[in-house]
Amino acid sequence: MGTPKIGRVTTPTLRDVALIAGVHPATASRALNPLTRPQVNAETARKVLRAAESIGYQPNPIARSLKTARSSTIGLVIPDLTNPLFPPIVRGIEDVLNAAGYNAWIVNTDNDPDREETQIESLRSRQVEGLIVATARRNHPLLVQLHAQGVPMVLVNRRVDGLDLPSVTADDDTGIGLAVAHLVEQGHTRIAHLAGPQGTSTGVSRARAFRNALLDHGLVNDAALTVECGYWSESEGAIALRKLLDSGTTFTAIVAGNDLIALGCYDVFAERGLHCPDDMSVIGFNEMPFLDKMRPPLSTVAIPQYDIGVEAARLLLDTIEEPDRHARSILLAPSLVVRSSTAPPLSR
Amino acid sequence: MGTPKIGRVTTPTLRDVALIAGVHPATASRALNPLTRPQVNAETARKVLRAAESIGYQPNPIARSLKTARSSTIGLVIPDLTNPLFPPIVRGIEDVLNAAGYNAWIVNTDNDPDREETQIESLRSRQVEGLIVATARRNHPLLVQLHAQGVPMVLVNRRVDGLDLPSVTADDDTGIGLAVAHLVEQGHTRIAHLAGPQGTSTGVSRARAFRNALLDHGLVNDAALTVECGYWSESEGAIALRKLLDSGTTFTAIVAGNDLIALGCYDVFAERGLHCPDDMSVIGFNEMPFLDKMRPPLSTVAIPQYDIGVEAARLLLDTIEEPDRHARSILLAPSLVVRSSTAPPLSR
DNA sequence: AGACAGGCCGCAATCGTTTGCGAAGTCAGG
DNA sequence: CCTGACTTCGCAAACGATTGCGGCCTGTCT
Repeated sequence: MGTPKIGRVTTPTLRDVALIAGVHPATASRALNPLTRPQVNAETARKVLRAAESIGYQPNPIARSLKTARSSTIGLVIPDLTNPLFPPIVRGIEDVLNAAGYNAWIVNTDNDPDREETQIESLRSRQVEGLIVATARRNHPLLVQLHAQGVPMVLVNRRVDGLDLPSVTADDDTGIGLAVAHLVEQGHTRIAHLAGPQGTSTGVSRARAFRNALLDHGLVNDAALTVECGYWSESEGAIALRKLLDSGTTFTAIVAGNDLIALGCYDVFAERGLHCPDDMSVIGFNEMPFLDKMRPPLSTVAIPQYDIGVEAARLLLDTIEEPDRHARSILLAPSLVVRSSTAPPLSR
Repeated sequence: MGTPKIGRVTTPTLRDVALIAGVHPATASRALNPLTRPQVNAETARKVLRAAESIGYQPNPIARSLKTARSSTIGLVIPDLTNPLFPPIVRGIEDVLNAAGYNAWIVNTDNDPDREETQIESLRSRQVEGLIVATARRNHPLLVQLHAQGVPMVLVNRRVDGLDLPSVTADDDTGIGLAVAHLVEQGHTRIAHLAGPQGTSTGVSRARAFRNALLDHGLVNDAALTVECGYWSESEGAIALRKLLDSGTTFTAIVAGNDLIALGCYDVFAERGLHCPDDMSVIGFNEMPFLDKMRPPLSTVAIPQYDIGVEAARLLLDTIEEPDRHARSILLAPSLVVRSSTAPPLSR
């Protein structure tokens, strides 16, 4: 009896339990499920439970999924696990999901839309009950299509234009505001922005926040002082900064779209013999690990990464339970972390 | 016809394909599977393929798994995704697995044996066909039990005592040898080792390699100069170094069990007003990301992380195909990366 | 005593696919 | 024309769980 699992061993099935308890498998099923347990006599339920216990019965999630078209699994779509921003978010997601009896299937897309599509297709065919997506671009046909099909879904760190999807993101406005305020407080007046890709909502919202913050402090918004990075990476940050430096505009501080972009600046500083923070201040965004040990330790705006994960998971669970509930989006408050990459500009 | 997936939409099933092609589902199944396709007439096969194409049929992996007791999925057991060592390994694993038509289920154990057990149980009930395990301790009853049950399994970065399991690890002997040789070359004679936990094979093999390397260079092996860290982390590295410093033994260089432990030393340097590398050299192991931007940039021994992943995945696929093949283990060659955390000791 | 309600539980279908078995049909050889 | 060997395909039984439906039994009311 029982069925082979991987390896050479056999696992007990519901039939085995029923046989031992002397009942029909249907009854065993009902006894085992707390929601249907009232339908069976307390005494027989006990017998079934005991039988299940005695042979270490574990329900087969595959058979269950096939029958119920549910899977207690959600899909987690990450652009790149290598980016240290994501692991803590994943951790937050898993913690609340596990507590609710769900599991997460993590997939990497490598920022490749094709790969993303096949990965998501594969998730769906495995009956995932919802998606947490960290790869959203502002214009994202695949996601709007999925949404139109009623796939429960929440976005993290990103939004999609014109689509009312639940999302949880850091509050870029106040985050960038904090960064800019910090720099002007130190006396900087010509501040550059190395913006994230404008194809991502986060890239534009931080860029917009940057412009607004400048205005708030009565600084002119010189368009030449913000340049867009092709991607949220060190190398693209370096490229953008080189471009900016080569353009001849002067500035004494940089607000980077995120920490990786800021770290890319470090490479350029080394190339060009610039000293940070004396010649140039730079501040990042996200508070990824190890920034305190950088040369120099990078000032940044910290976001509650773990909490982003837990909020996202909660939102998704809500959405699964009440599919027609109006989309809520959550903004999490960032905070400033001042280290040594920012300092007053050298008085000439 | 068809069956609801997540959301409000319906996916075509094999029956739909069969209906359109005018054949029995069994025939459709055979036509779709390249291995059984020869059993059906070429012409009907074509019809079936065309029908499947026309409605975008995708086989339901759940139903398939239920029937075949296979899943084209393997489980990936990671102690902590937050450790930057793992993402590149994961990437390597996924790349070869995907190419072979497999998917990977990643689970985090948080270094918690209980959590590990339930996670692995959950993987097995989902019919994973094999396990890649990065959490192995030298004494690991769960793994020996799984192995006894014939679960295909390969270890990465770790081994289990007395168990002949396929594994892929860095060559700790030559890696540590490289590190020690480098320090000796710079004139260090009293070198300390902040060893990884001796409950992990990697911890002991690096510690042993350290002792051997000392002897190779004619240095005395002062047992007081190696202290064990409770875990492979920054904080444990810091604790160990404090202990060592407080013990009063003198030394001018540290070989850390891995990069995180080495970075933990940085914190202690700051506390105690030690300057690295002038007062103290330190070298890590693993070449995790961003080391070049640390203060000071950390010398380390680099291991081919991505390749570790691909070798592990290949080994597992081999094991799945030929379960009784003798276990092979792969040692990957490390290389020295000299940066600025190592320098000749200050002549008094 | 008969009727009816309700509690418990078994029957059997179902989810979508795979696969052993055997039924047709075709063809060639004797 | 019969036999045997092949193709080609359909039938139906799985895989393990869930669930609508209905049957039996007990107990209560009239």
